[in-house]
Amino acid sequence: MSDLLERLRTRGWRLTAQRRVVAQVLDGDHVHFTADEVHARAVELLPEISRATVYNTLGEMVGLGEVLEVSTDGRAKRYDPNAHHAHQHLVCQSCGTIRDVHPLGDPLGALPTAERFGFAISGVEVTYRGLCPDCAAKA
Amino acid sequence: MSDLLERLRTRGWRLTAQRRVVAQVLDGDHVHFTADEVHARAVELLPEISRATVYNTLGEMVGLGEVLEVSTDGRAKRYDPNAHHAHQHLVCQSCGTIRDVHPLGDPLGALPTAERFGFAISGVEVTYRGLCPDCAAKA
DNA sequence: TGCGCGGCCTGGACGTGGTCCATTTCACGA
DNA sequence: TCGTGAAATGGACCACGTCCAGGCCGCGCA
Repeated sequence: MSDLLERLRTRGWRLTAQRRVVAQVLDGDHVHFTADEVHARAVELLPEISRATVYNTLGEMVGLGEVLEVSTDGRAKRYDPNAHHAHQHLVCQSCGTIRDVHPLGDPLGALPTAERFGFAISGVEVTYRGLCPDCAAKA
Repeated sequence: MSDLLERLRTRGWRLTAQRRVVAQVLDGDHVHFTADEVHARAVELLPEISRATVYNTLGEMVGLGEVLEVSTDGRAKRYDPNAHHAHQHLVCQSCGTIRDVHPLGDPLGALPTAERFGFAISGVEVTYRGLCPDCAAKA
């Protein structure tokens, strides 16, 4: 799991207990926690960590490109540590579950030059919405 | 502009001054106001309209499929009256400007069955991000 | 046209997610 | 081990959105 911490340290990041804990919470695949969920889990490992620190740390990780920020529902932002493999998200409209998915083709290429209006395009996000099998069964 | 109001009335919507004003504010192409922007403009036409009413009315229009809700920045949701022509959004990362764009192909079709994990997929949103010509020139 | 009723509007309290800031703490190079 | 400046704290504050009790009023009906 220390890949993330290792990369950050070589970029001059000061290694504090708090940052270690946040990185540890974000460890793993298919993790899409909100900031408050990260905080709640961090508190179990380091009871005195403050909410502001979690927000700061997440913000820095995003700035360094090590974590992706996704806002799939207009409510709390979620943090996705899987920043080094291009992927998109599939969200259940009922329970909010998020899955990483890999569509075919390059969505960036689908936008013709005439439709770019002179913008320098740097990225694209695709969010599929639907009902997960569990919620579909309940409905 | 009364297309929207007309459609709503034939669905049993009660026509009040407040609803008329909200519909009027949303009239036009390439409009992507936040709820507070809608409220600010509505107040100019009907000074005593309340914020709660604007939120309620926008929510109802979204529920009826006449207006799209888009949250491109994790901050305030924006309301897009162009709900009857499929389109995606191009957002300037610096100033927040939004343009409607029309990519080639069907983004839904790009997701293989094996990547759908049993979800009943009902829609897809694509957001392109970049710098608009004005902000690129300033940078 | 006038009446009545049920849906609509109001305004203010409340909730959640997020930011800010003065002060204290502490990681790390010398 | 020490000094320094970056990082952490925690509590106030802000933005966006929701809720609710009470009053208002659009619209169908006579």
